[in-house]
Amino acid sequence: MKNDISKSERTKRFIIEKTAPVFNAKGFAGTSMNDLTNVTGLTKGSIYGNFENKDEVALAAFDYNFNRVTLYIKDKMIATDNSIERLLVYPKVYRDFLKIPLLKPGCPILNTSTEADDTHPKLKERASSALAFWKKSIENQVKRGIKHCEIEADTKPTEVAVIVMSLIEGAIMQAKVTGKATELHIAMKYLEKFILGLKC
Amino acid sequence: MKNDISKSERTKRFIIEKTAPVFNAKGFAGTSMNDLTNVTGLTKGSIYGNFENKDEVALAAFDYNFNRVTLYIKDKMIATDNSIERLLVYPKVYRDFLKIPLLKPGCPILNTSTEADDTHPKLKERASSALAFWKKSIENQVKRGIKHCEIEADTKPTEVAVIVMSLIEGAIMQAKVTGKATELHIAMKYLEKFILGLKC
DNA sequence: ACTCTTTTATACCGCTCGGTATTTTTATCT
DNA sequence: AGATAAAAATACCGAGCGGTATAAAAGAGT
Repeated sequence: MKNDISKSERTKRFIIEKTAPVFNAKGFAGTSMNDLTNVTGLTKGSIYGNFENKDEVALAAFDYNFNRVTLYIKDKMIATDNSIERLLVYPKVYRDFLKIPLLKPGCPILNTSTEADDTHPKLKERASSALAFWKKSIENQVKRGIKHCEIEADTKPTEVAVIVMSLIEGAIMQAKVTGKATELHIAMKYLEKFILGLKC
Repeated sequence: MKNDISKSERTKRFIIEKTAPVFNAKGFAGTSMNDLTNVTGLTKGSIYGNFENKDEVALAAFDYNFNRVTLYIKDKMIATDNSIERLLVYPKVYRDFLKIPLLKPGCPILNTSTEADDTHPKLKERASSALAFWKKSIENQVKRGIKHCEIEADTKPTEVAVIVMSLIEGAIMQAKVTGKATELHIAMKYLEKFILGLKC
């Protein structure tokens, strides 16, 4: 082999990278194979040579989209050791949601789950897992904060997670449909206050 | 005329009533003309005789869906005169979201906006208007509460509206994708506390 | 450089899509 | 009840859908 990574593996990644934003913006039903060939510059034969069908591309694209957002957040989180500070990354990032190119087409979980819940079981399952992962990660952050005496001991991790996620997702929806950041700013300011209220 | 209402008007309404749940569940791109003929029992010719195209049916269906939810809430609200009590209708209703047949396919605004924001300008506009209407209605309820000395005077109506809506929509998304009501209960319990905290 | 395998492009498949022209049926008015 | 207007059913259209068999091109191993 020339590289450690095979040609097919490279093309596969290339296809995912290029098509992921399209799936996130247009949804599964709204994205056609033609869209995929257009955005990649490849032919249908090439795509079907690397993926079994449209489903497989969509699932891989979702994983990619979710992973990108997760890494983006994680990267900002590990910059500090304080749990409150870490949780504050959420309002800080999502405040400027509309300005961050990566996030512009919207939250992958929100987009995918609202489309797939009644139509596409596999995608729904992915969205569900992603949501569970996110929830767990917030819960762990809270638990960590309690252990480090940064967060009040009687705080319920699950409750915090659900409230944080609800505020973020609900605000994103409003921002996307109005096209304005006002609602996002209001909700994220409140979220900030909420998180600061968890302090010991 | 036999009735005050013409045949075409009756069929139009019939088509809307029957197709509205399908559009809400499957989305615009996910719903085909075939779905519409199946669910109505009518033929394509009949539907196109009453609507210019699929767009027109979808727009009418959205209006119908949104109106149903609005009326459902409004009906419960006017039962009391107290503004706090009225706002508390939201957590009370959406707590059992998954159990209410009318709401089962999800919130029309949430479903429509996440699909249409990057694909269907007309539907996006409807969702946007619906959201603005809802927001205004919450704001007015808060203003009313302030005037009646039921809500603290320094409360910001817009902030309350955005937070209430975010919590509801975010929680619905989670409930729909997990299939469980746990998250909904947590978020709605918190919303209840939030609303009670507005009291004088 | 030659061979063999993998990957990409071409050409095509059956099917369903949204939409329409035309005929048949049904309301509506006198 | 009969004439006329309106609405619904039928049959069809071109286009685009997801998907595939096969040929051409490019990679990889010797």
